[in-house]
Amino acid sequence: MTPAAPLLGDDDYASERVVIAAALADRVLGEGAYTVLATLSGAQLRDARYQTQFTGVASAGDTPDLAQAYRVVADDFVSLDDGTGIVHIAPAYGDLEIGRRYGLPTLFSVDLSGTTYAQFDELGFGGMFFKQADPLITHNLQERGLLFRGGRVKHTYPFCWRCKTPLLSFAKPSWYIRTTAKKELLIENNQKIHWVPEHIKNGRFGNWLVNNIDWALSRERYWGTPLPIWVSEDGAYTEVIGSVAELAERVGRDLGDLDLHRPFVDELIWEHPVHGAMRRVPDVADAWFDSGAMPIAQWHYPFENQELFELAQQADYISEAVDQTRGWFYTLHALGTMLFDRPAFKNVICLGHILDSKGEKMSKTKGNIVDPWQMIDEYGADALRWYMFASGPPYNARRFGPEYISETLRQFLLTFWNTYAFFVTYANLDGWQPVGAQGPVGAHHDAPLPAPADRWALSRLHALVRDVTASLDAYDIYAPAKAIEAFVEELSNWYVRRNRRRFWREQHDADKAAAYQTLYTCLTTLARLVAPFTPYLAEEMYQNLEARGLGFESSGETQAPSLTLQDSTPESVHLAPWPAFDEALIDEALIADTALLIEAVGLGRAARKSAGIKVRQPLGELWLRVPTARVAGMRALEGELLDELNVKAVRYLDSSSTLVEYRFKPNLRAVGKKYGKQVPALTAALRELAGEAAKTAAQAVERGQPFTLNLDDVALELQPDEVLVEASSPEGYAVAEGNGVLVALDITLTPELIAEGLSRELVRNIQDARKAAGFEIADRVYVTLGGASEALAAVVAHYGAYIRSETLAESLTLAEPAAGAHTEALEIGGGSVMLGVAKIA
RNA sequence: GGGCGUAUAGCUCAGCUGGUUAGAGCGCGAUCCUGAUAAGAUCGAGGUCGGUGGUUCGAGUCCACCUACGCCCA
Repeated sequence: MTPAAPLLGDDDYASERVVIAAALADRVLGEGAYTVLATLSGAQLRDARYQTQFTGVASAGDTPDLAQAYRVVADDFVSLDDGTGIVHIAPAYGDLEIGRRYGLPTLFSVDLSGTTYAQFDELGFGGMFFKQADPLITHNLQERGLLFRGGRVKHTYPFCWRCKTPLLSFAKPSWYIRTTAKKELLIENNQKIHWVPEHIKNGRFGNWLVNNIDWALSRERYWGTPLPIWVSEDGAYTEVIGSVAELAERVGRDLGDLDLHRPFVDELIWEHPVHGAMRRVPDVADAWFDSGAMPIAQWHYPFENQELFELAQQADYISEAVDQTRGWFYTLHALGTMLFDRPAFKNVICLGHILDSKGEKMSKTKGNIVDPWQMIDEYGADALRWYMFASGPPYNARRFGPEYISETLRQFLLTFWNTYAFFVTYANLDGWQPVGAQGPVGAHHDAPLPAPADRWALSRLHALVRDVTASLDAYDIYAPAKAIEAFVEELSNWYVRRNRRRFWREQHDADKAAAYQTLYTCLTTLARLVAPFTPYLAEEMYQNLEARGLGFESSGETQAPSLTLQDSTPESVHLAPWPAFDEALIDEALIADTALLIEAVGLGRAARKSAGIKVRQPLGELWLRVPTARVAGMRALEGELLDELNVKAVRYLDSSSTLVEYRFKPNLRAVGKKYGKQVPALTAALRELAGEAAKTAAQAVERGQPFTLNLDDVALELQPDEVLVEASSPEGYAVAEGNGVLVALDITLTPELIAEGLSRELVRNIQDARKAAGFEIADRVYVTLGGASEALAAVVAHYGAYIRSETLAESLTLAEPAAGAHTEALEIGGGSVMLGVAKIA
């Protein structure tokens, strides 16, 4: 840029004169390679005029004040980070706003197709794509001696994402909706919306509203909703048409069969008495306007369905991906607020994006698209759906691919289905029918007083219904999915596994009935809970368990629905009421005790593993340490523990037992606030506690009494809930410890225990042989053992009844296999035997 | 350049108002269990909780700054 002469005065100076930011002079011109003629402030340069290199062209019909062009303006967007401190302004091509601020005319050199104007023909670059003109413009400047320096500068530039053509900002007139006039109301109404995740509300969306700009409504497209704006020939009169009837009145004829699209509406022209022909503006509406108008337009409101529309009011819930914050979410909100002074929706979940298996955005050109139909065909729609719900909060980005969907299928759906299949198999076998008002929780039934396991399952179930309901009410979809997964896992791998025998038993007693009723209640309730998540699975279970009557996979004629099908039974789970829960049935202590029991079982297995003793080998006793408050609960459940771990007796590690050492730790949660900086010293003092002092302290804690601890010569009275006491196990035991629980197994093997272990070993081998022989579950058999040692013979003599009942054996004899029997050679109890099983015809 | 978010095991993800040895699933190796199981149990290898600094008796968690990535804008 060469400033106009008057500013610097002396015209005789020989070299080039430039104006440049002082701070950038060295970088641009080179250190010492210039002489400073004058130093000017930015304010002094303001309004200085300069000779332009090229003269811009006014747009058709525009008569700009060219006197305002080609002068210096000052603004704070100019930085000293790079360049020269001088920035060229092109109001027509991206700098409209700043041009307006300083009253600069908007002049053009390139048309809408990106072609330079013919006015530049003489200069050698008229009529070409603007990017092709670049070198010719440089050349022209050089010829005229106006080029100071040529070169390439790397910077960001917009390109068409589809065809990669370089783009150009272009100032042109548009139609706007003055949303800024309703800005406060838009912000106010946003506060009434429940956003998931919450941060969108006052973050991305709230900020957008605070910085609201008018909605640029018009688009120059062939297709779209025509803007209902007619402008007179002289441009002085504008009319916005509100209905076809209004339009018909203007043109003076019936428009009953008018197609409300271009080009048909454009043909509707009428004469204004003063201003001439009224023609529609050529623009169509921003497609987002149609999306935002959906809640209104779907009812053809206000022309029809006024009652329905008022009834519907706001949507309870909408969902789309987060990129719609300024798209659909905004246009719905803007139209709802501007037209009806209310938000268009009450709740919204903003979804994260779905990525490919590697976490990359799916794209057709990259070819990393995962076809949802392939997933559905292979694993089912429910597996796909459950994955979507249970793989993370909906607003997180989510990876999607066959490995994830198949894992969902195996991990959750099949576990659930197998639990259901187990129930149906035995219910059919027993001809079991639900008692009284069957079905989900909330309906009391007349089942006998349930066993602890049943009470546990129902407690867990009711707590699950409570939690899932609360979460879903809060538009949280992920937490309930995980809660259901955890319940199904425990139902399958704890309840069913532990209680299988109750279903197998031959007697139809109250205990068996209770087990059936419990599992049935769990399954029918689960079917309702998962209905919104996995609609097909839920419906299949519901139909079979309730609506259609039991008859799982019965190939022949279906069983009579009999008791299960009641007149009041809804025909689909999706029409059935949501399950209710009964707080009175939730035994939180039992739930906590059972969790501890399951923990202890795991530790017991670990201890066995470390000692190398199979679960099949019975052991004499185990020592158990649980938090003091849980001891009573564990005593009630210890039968389960003994059975699971195959141990004869449990003893509790407490201060009554001898030879036990204690570890003391502060209960930080309780003690932290109270003792503050003393905590480290307190921790150390507790660690030092040993011998009689430790025993006394431990006994106090067990009785729920405080004890005294000296800390730096100050006696502290510690409350029982302020310390954690952990007893160590006696010597010579197999120990496992974790989460405050300790299990120590006495691994002494007596001859009796070994014999009993052998009987179990025999049972297992006979069962295997039955299976290998292809016998049915209910088949009765003869069992023979050939070549048994004396020890094994003694085992058979002592445990014969047990072995026979476990294996459905009519007889168990020490003899060589009968002809035709299935045989297997066994290595057992240190000797070899020939096992024979034969089916009783 | 701005706004908002995300970052924890090889992979996918939990981790409540700050608290005692950071968990689960998948995958890998090993052992066991199993007449409901495309299952289950236990053990093992695998973590400087993106980085730096701060607050605190104590930080994966709170604060500040930084880095990388994503979305929306300019």
